Amino acid sequence: MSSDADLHALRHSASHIMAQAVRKLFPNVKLGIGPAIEDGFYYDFKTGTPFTTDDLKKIETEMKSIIKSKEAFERFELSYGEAKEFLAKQNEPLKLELLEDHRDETISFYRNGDFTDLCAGPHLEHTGQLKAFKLLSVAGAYWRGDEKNEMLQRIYGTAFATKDDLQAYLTQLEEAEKRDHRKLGAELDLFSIHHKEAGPGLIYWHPRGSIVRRVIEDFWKNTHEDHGYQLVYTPHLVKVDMWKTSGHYQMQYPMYFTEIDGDEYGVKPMNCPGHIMIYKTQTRSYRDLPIRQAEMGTVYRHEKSGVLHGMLRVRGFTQDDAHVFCTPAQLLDEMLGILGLIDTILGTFGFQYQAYLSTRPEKSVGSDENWEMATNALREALDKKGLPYIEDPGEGVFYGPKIDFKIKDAIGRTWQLSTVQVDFNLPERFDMRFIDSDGEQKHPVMIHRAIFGSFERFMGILIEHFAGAFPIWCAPEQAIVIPIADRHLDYCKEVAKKIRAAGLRAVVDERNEKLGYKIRSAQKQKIPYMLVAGDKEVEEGRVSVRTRAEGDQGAAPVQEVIDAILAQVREFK
RNA sequence: GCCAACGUAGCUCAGUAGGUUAGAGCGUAUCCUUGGUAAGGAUAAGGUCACCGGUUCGAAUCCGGUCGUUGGCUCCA
Repeated sequence: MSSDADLHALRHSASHIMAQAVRKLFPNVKLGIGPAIEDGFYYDFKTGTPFTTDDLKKIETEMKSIIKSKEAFERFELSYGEAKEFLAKQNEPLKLELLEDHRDETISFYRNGDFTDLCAGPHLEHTGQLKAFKLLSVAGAYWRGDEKNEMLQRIYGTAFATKDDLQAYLTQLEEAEKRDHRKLGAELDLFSIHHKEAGPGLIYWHPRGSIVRRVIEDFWKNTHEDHGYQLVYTPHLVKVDMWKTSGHYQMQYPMYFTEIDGDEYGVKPMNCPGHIMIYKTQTRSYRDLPIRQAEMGTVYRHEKSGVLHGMLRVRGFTQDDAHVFCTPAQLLDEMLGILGLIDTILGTFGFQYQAYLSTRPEKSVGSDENWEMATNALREALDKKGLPYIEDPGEGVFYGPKIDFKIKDAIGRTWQLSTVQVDFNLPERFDMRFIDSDGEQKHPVMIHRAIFGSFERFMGILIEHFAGAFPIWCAPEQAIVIPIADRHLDYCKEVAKKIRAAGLRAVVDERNEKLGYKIRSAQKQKIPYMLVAGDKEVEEGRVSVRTRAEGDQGAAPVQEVIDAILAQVREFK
């Protein structure tokens, strides 16, 4: 029954009812727009004094009384002229502005009780059908989404068909809050940000977070070398001449600049020009191609202060970047290779993903033939891999088509992660060449690609996805050895030493506390294996095994436990 | 960058009609305790109440500014 369309109508009606309530409580507000959105609805208002949280409660109460009176939603139509007159009379300047986009159309309105709004619909039959809603937050929003326009006050709310659905949604919000990587990052001692002393948007990786990162980096490097990539390093500081050649300087890319010996330098916001420098050190033959260069390149971008968010949106971050330089004829094979690599790496973390193909935008560089050739190669690669994809027409970058990948995390949120972009622009700007089999000099095709996007962002996503309980293979500590009393400490140290000798990560809880306390503490740290040793275990050369997920598993010989953990690590469990 | 809310110990939070030495829990340190699967006990240390300025006899509390955080908007090659 409650299809997407029904839910949409429900929420849209909720936004009308909210606007009606706001109108009643604050007669001077002017109406902006009020659509249904993915998780609810909002309405924008022009008002002299911003709304407060207390106002939300009052508005909710008012809404409930409108719902109680079961006002019917009635549709009626006016000509453009009549509509204009009507809205002028209502004194709704913003609505009048919207009307201008519909000059040659019949204009539809919806009326319920004393409230009438310019609206395409559809709506509920009457206000009494809104059973479950909640107002969530107040925010500023530019009129018509343009930062040059004035800022309106937006109220967000959500509505569902049933109270249970609403409650489930609110519970999910709470669950997301519990998993917040900023909270878990501090609790699990993974990273910190020192906004005041060291600057916002810059991440400090603690020892425990660094282990996770290092293990993933090693995996990433090995996998790339297996796939024919060469690892490189390039400088962070580059003279602006290079950013002028790349075009970033002219387009005022948000970079950091400094002056050295009278020359202007920029901190790199991306790695591609560096890789191009390496390419250009030799005359390349078609026989040398494809060249695949990979770098975990740390870049800095001057992001606006308001967009910074934990590890997910920062000013300094490390891209798992790579560039492939190839001939047009090699493009398909290279794309196939990249799609396979993405599948391997994302699959290791257990992520399902969805591909999106973005085609040529209105403003673009490059010839028609190139765009067609590249777009076809991307399509063909996706088809050959049997990868279903959604096409985003016109959403490509100005320099070439791209494929993006979005993953779904443990609580159903989607994150844009990997991206693969064909580039016709930079090879020309940097005059990159190779000598083809016909003896002619040609520009290679360049592919930019990142799988995690950035380590910082990926780490943030991983923390939230796993709720801090990292898979055994990349967990900061794989095992903690817990003595029951002080006299078992030496034995526990021996056990930890053996585990480490096997290439695993283990620590000993040496604190003078009871077993229950240490278990609780290890459990909170989400350590996969807790190995307990008392008199019995010492005597038998065993440890009692407790896993963070399954609890007490009983005693086992130390070597057996080590083998079991090793087996899981090998399988990236 | 824009709109709004917020900023008290390492963490989570009390504390305002402006009035001596600003509180609690967790965590930390020391001592007692040597305990068998999610918190044993005692004592102690720890705060320029974000910062700067103003109002006042007196400011954590009121006002202004700055910085930062949060939720949005814009942006996100």
